[in-house]
Amino acid sequence: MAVTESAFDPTQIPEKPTLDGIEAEWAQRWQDEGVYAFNRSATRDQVYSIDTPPPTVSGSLHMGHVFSYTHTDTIARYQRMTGKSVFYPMGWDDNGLPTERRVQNFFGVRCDPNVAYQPGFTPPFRGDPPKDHQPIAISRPNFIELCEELTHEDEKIFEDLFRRLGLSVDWDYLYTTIEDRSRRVSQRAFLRNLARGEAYTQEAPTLWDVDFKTAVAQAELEDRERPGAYHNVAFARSDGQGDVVIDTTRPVLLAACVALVAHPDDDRYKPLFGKTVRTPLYGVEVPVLAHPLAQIDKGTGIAMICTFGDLTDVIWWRELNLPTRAIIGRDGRIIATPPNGLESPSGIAAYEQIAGLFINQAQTKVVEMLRESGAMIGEPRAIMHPVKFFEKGDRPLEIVTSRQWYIRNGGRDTDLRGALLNRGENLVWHPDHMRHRYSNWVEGLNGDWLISRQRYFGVPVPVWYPVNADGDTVHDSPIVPTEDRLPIDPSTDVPSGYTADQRNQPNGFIGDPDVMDTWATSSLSPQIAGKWEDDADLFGRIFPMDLRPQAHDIIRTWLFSTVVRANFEHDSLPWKNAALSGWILDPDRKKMSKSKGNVVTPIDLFEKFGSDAVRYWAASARPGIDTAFSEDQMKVGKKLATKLLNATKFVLTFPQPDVEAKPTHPVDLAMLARVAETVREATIAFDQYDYARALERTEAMFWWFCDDYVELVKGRVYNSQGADAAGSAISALRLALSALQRLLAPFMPFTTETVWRWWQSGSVHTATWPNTAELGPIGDSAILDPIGEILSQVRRAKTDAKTSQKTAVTEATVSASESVLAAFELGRGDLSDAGSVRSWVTVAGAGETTVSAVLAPPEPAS
RNA sequence: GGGCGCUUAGCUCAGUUGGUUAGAGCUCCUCGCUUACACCGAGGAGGUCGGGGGUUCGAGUCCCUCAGCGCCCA
Repeated sequence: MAVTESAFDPTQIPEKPTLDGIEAEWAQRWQDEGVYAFNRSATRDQVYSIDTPPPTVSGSLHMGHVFSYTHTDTIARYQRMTGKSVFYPMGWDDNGLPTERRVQNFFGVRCDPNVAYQPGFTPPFRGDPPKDHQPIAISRPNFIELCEELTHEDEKIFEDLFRRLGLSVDWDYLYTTIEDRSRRVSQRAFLRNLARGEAYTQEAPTLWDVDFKTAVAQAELEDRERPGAYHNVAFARSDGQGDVVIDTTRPVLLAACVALVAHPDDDRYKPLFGKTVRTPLYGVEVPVLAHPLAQIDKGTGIAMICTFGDLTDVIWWRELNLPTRAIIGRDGRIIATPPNGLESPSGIAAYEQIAGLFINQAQTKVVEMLRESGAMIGEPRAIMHPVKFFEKGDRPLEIVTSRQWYIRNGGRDTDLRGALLNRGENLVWHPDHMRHRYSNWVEGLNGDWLISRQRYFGVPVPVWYPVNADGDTVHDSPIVPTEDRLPIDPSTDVPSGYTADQRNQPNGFIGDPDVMDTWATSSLSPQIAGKWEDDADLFGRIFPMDLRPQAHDIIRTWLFSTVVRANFEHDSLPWKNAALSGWILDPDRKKMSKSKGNVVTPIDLFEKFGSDAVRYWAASARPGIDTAFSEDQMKVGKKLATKLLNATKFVLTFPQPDVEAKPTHPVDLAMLARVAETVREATIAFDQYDYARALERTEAMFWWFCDDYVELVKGRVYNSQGADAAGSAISALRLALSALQRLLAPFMPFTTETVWRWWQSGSVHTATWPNTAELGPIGDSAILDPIGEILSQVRRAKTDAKTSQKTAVTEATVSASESVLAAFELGRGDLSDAGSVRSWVTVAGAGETTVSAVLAPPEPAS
């Protein structure tokens, strides 16, 4: 029995109880008492483990965090009260571009893996370097050290906010995504993928951001509508039989053209297949080919294939075995030297006109040259069309050929895709329809997961390559470290069997210069949080985890990539359940945005309404549903908290008459039946992850308890009907209150803890979740509605007479059915007290229940 | 173009295998300082459940269709 009443001292209850300032007090006591400490002696079946999303520390916490983390916390608290040892860690995401930029701007440094590590390095600035300051290049290990220094302050602020919100996190299991342990996990998992053939390196056309100068994965793309223009361009047939006119939005790529393509069934172009044409301006001879991806009804029905204008070009290039004529460099400029095949003097002269220009400048130049040459047919026709962007980028992506690392994800392998789809099927989704987002994404993959990034800050790809006697890098046989060396940085660490002076030398080695995509590390959050391999005992107790809570916009990235890694490494799902939270919307239903300037910070709301009230607002939202920000809901939450305070104070005014006292009165037993029903409903709802329903049922019960039941029996507890009748009511009140406080504990941890400790020992948050058995024998709740209806009608009579509710009724006549009258008799004494009714007359009949009341004259003012 | 979700009172939302006069809170109106609570209580007003069609004894709930809003993916 985890619920034990402490020796109750009524003087412990303040005369005017308040909720002001309770957050800081309880947060400290919970920490001191270890209320949320994970009990790692618990076996897997006794553990409930949560794969918490690590917030990005370079931003700030906003209402969206408060919203979704509250949802998870209610589940964690429920599970803890059912007796589970809850593994609820927190992580900070400090690996990635946003942190990299902040470190640069704060310290006036930049990360350069070619620089040697400098122990005890002091940055030139700590905040606000002057505008003309040139960033100092420092090694990656030094950069990571500065990152940890900078994020430390923010992490403290985040932690304080989450504590103030009342998250029942065990802070002893805190992790960050750039710390040694995370880098070790990330690199170890990668090396195992490599050893099993799940990771591979390949030189291939890759989507490339020219500003960030890095490759970008499919999951990070987005389409944006951009203005463009179709240009009709004439290609001269090599056989002199006239021109072929193509349609293109990117005449700038004419120099990269390797073929023309039309649909195999297109009668207009069938005679041309196998023949050649010459590119305008450059005079390069290219074949006319057939491929089913060419669209008959688009433009002139024949297109030029360039290396590379878009992803369709890549498919054509691959499937038609075409040569490569790259003209776009990684810096977004036209490459200085003409591509292979462009050899005629006039062609070279034309190319020199655009060499070195940015793409849009070159496009203008090419159009101008086409006009002059007469190859432009008519004027460009403006259109809007979707263009691929890096989701964080400002310029359209280009496609360049480069060597990259990939992890297989089913994008090129039907069997693996089927296995991953099957994983999604076996995951329990909350709400269920979110599973479609997953299957849509997996079914639409068109390539493996590109994990290498040409950035400097991040978790390095942990391999080196041999350099042969000619000084060439041998990419086919990477040198890998043993796992006990991890984490390593190939830019500073030396592979075993080599010496440092062999770096970048013939017959020596070279470090892989790239880092891994942040998702390649984040996808291992269960392994990082659970200390995979570093603490196998712990990991065995928490994995696979029970719950992944996250936002629905990162199903394709975080959720999917985590499934991929667990599938390879553990041949299992990483968790049993995934709970997808919705967005916070402005009251006008638009997605909340900082730019609108109306964003309130969480801390202001905590101070204005109290944390429990803010949590109440969050927990009122159905799982996965976008929800309007509403201070009104917080006011309601605050009202509920205040009510709980006062109702508890009232009930505890009446000490338990004696230990053996049990509810016996039919009205009391009926009330307990309703509480039992609420316990059942709330438990079922929580087991289905529907915290909002659990709250709604509990809240409705609690208000009925206060407004109706307490008012009904108030006279009896003041001894109007004798000691036994009072004892029944008092013990029933206390049984119900105990259950209600615990039912509300997941939602209002601060208020419930306050009132619980007035009369119980220990924390409400480690108390047993209420069950129906503890309520003892229960009665027939059906008698409550008729009794309530009669009381309501008595009250209405007083309201209609515009008189006080304490006005006495000299005689009340109840006309009702036999069954209603039977209920009335059971509640007669309480109704007399609650309605100040001096005498009753009953009339049995068939129709509706009606009560007519004769009111006593108002008391003369004294 | 494909997929998913949403549309119920002025506002925010419940409504769980179709079942009696569709519920709650907020807002609004009236009344009441009744010894747990004025950070309160009592009572009341307010909806042809987005439109149309169908199945059924019976539809907010199931089916079809149209419209609007939102998100995801091409």
